[in-house]
Amino acid sequence: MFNTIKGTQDILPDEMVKWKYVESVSRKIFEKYGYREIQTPIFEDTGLFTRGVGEMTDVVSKEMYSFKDRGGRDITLRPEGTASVARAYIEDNLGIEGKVSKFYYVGPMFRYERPQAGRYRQHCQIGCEAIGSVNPALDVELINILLNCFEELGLSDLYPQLNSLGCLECRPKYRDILKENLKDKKEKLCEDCKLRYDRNLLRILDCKKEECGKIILDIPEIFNFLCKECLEHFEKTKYFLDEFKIKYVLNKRLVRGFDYYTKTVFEIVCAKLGSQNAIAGGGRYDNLIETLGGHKTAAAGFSIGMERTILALQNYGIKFPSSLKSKIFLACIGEKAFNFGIKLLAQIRKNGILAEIDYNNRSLKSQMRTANDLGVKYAIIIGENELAKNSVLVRDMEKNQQEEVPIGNVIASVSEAISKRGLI
RNA sequence: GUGGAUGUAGCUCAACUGGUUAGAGCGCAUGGCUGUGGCCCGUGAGGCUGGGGGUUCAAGUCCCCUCAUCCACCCCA
Repeated sequence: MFNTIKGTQDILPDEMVKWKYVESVSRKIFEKYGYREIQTPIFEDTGLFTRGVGEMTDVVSKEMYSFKDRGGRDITLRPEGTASVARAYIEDNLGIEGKVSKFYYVGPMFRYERPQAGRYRQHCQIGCEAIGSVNPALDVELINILLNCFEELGLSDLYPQLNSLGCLECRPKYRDILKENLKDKKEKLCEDCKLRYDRNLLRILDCKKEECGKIILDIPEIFNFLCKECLEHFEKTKYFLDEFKIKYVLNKRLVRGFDYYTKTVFEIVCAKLGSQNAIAGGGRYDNLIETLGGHKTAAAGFSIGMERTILALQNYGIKFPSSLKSKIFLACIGEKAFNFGIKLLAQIRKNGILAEIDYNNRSLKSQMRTANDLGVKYAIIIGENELAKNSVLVRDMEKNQQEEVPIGNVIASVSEAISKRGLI
């Protein structure tokens, strides 16, 4: 017996219906905003991520699925989508001077983490990237798309958390100040934060431990140290959000785990999800393209977690549209009848009607039970008697009535009945 | 990676302090007179009790290891 690898899962047909729903709603909205789909490979040169996402980040330093292929190349299963899109943007020359290029992607990401509800080693992300402008309106457009998606899916009371991380100019300065401030308090920090002090200083702001929370309270906020450009960008972002009447929450502790983020970062959390509660996140990355070898190009993007979104929808009790159901079931009695029925079935399907048949020569009673379970509107019953008379029985399952219909008229009468009831 | 909980039929769960062929509900299959669904009733299939080792006359039950899931941390979607 084989099983799925830890942290991976089969998406069974019932579950797949939900995926398709979330995917199609998102796609529709992304395209409305002018984003076009791009598909990049699932594995890339490891360097793309160490360079793009940042060597010191947790994701890169301890969560990547990396290996050497048979040609000795260093390969990594992508842990996130932005770096690949940026790579494609540069490699395929997708930028047009003075214009914003908009892309969206759907696909699996891989991270070697300890699995938990809402956290898997292979999970699906669906995200947007807008490359080619520093305009804060773009940051707000992305947030707006997210909210549109969730609203359309039925999650209307979600709001984004917002922060600014500054740029390569002002963030290092703030980091120095932070470091200076924490220097003599370092020993009082929790074990994790002691490590973060050297590795990933800003994350200390995000620590949930009480002991650290107290210390963080006295530390100057990043807002006071943003450079003129970043501050202006931040103010304008908030201005646009207000103009769009988008409710948001400032979260000065919001620090994202990838190094490429600059200025705006945002995240949408769902209160009904436990600790893995971020269903979408993103921000601006004005230096990534340049870092990866392109021209300096400002950009921003976000990503939605498919599994978490579906969990959220379920926890809110939101109904998913049901998949298409068969309208007709062919119940055949005996081999002769089946041989005829299978041909009739093909014709019915050719006429665009979903239909099913029993393949196992079961009793009529069993077949009728199946017809009932499938919830079909009509059952067509075919037996020796009917064949002898060149007719079949068409049974209306809801009305509990059946009538004999000449074989030649079956398709017409059935499709008429079905279209009359608006069932196609 | 750290800490904790759990693991019995397809699903949800039961089996007193270790003690016969491990049960129930739902679901599934089938039958209730010759060829008719839903309700009801009968019957049946389906478990090496996650896996491996140990203690014992005897292990679903106790011990160890392992795997998986869940929860929190960490991190993120």
